[in-house]
Amino acid sequence: MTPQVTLKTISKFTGFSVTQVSRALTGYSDVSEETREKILAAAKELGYYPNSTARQLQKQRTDTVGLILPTHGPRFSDPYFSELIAGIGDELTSYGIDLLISTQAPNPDEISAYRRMVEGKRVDGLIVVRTRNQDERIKYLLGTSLPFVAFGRSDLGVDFNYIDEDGEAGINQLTEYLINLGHRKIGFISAPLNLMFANYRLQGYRNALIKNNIPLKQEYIFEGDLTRKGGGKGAKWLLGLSERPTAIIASNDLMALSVISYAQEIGLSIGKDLSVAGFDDVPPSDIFSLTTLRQPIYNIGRLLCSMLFKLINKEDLDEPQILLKPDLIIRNSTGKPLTQ
Amino acid sequence: MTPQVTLKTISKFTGFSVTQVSRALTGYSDVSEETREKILAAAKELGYYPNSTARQLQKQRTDTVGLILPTHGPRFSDPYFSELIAGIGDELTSYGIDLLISTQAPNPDEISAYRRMVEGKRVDGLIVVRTRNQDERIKYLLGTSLPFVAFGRSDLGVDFNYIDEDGEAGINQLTEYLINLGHRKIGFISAPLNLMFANYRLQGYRNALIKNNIPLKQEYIFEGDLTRKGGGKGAKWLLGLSERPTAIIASNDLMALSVISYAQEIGLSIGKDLSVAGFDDVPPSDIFSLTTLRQPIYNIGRLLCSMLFKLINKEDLDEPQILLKPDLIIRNSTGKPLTQ
DNA sequence: GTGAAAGCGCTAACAC
DNA sequence: GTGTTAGCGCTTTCAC
Repeated sequence: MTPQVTLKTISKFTGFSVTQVSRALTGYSDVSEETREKILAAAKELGYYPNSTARQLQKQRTDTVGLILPTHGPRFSDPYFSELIAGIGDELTSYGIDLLISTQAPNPDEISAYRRMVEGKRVDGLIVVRTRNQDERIKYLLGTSLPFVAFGRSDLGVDFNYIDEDGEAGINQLTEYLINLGHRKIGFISAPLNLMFANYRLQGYRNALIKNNIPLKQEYIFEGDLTRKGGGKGAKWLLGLSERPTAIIASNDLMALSVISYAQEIGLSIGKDLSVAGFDDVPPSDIFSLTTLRQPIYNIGRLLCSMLFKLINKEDLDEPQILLKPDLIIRNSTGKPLTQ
Repeated sequence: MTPQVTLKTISKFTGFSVTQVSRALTGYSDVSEETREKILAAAKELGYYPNSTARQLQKQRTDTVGLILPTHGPRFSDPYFSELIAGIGDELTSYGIDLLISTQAPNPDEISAYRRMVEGKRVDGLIVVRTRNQDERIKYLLGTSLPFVAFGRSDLGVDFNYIDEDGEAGINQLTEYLINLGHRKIGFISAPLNLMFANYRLQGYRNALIKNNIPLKQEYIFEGDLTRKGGGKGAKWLLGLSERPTAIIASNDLMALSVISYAQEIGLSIGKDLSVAGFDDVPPSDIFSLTTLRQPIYNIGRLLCSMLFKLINKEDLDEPQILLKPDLIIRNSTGKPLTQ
């Protein structure tokens, strides 16, 4: 273990005070050109690197933002999070800020994980993802003075900064598209309804049916869990109904792909016997020609950080609440129904 | 901004010295039962939360481990990383340790990102993923005294702690399986060959052919980039050859799925006209009945952390180098070749 | 049992 | 320009 090189080391080495060394190294104040050069040279020679913890303590700023991932153990493979983290990370890197990640199942302990980050002053700001109904995390954070941004809206009727995709408009457009193709029996595999986005998406589906005078059938709505398995269950349920749907919309691509798989298994031709659509447009989706709604997750990650960065620096936001319209990507998994 | 509650606050509030408050709160030393209770009560009432930066500075320990993700901009959606981060995060959470993530393209700046974490003393240990040929990161880290573990081996001929999957054995087994089915013309879509694992996997393919007296054809090997697009290019190349392969092995599932897609597009029946296999067993793979090699990425993440945690605490490792054998999962994308 | 004093490595206020 | 002093919030000797 090589002994740490600190300002003190350089101070002793050069004969200048610690203060002066600090000034020279950070570029502040007026330090004579000669001194600066000497100190810089010494720093380089000794291999000085500022201790970020000490700096953090002094500056009361960590140059770190936090993200607590709601994990549920293994098979947490929704590519969604990879993409989001990449976006967040790349943007933060450009500011010289790091990302502190902690994983935590959405249970009563969850808030403690937030407390640890917030009250332990580990981060300058926080990103909340996958907002939920009556989201405790948002309630909690609003009570603190820590800047945060959320990926997702809330039903708390409070004001905070977020980005969200307009799932309602997206699914509405998709449903209308299916209706225009001639579909009347459209099944919907929802995400867990405690997630905010699940409700918006479901609402988009409902609205489209209502607008087109198609009666809502409760049995056409299945609450899935966003996983491959959940999609399979939903498919089995919907395709087992006596009045089998001619089209199925899933709340994310992973479930939609499962539907395709199950449908093919029981001999249905996708895009003909059964239309299938998803949400997200993750990479394997285009491979399987899945009609879906694209959300620019990577860019959302970047955008979240640029908002948060402004909040941390007490700048005003041009748009404190952003709603992005997802793009409908039509591929071959949807088509006209065979039986009208 | 509520003023921070510190030990000093509690000290003033209770009349005890800061030292005694600290002792009572951390459970150290002998503090009379009465004092402890008073202090604990005050801490609770005032809403005290230890400042982790200050603690870090004093203890010279951050309770944080670092991970620098080699990103390449958007579409970084290999579910691989979600799963790995989930495993790492869940394990670290059980130790009360956080994960500091930074993203960085694998370019000359990459080492600076490592330096910032290491020499800025931001982390107690580091996880290196996707090791490369003559990996600069490992060279660098070996020169520091910071504990680290790698996901992947190295060709540097040096000793360090790692976990890796035995890609050579895995692909070897898979290739033998295809050969036993009767395939003689087997194409291989590799990962970028600067990645260590790509070489092992390619070697497994080569060895199997050699052992079975099948001549190696250079044109049967295509170097892909692990993305959907790369897989498509590889498929186009291999299936455009005059002596078209009857089977294609891809170095990861995402590329294998692209092969399936392209093959179907040009009218080939998967598992019959063309056998396709991948590596990883990510979620959508079972949906599409892809024969593949499963690596337990989530558990690898956990294992990496348990090794690292021991290193940080200067405990000995039972197994400083772990090589896991991937499981061959046979599904319907592979079968006997039509033409012998 | 308890408190005073020192120090982790850094920055900032104030002199000169 | 430069050095002295103080302090960020905490833990850890070392006395008593």
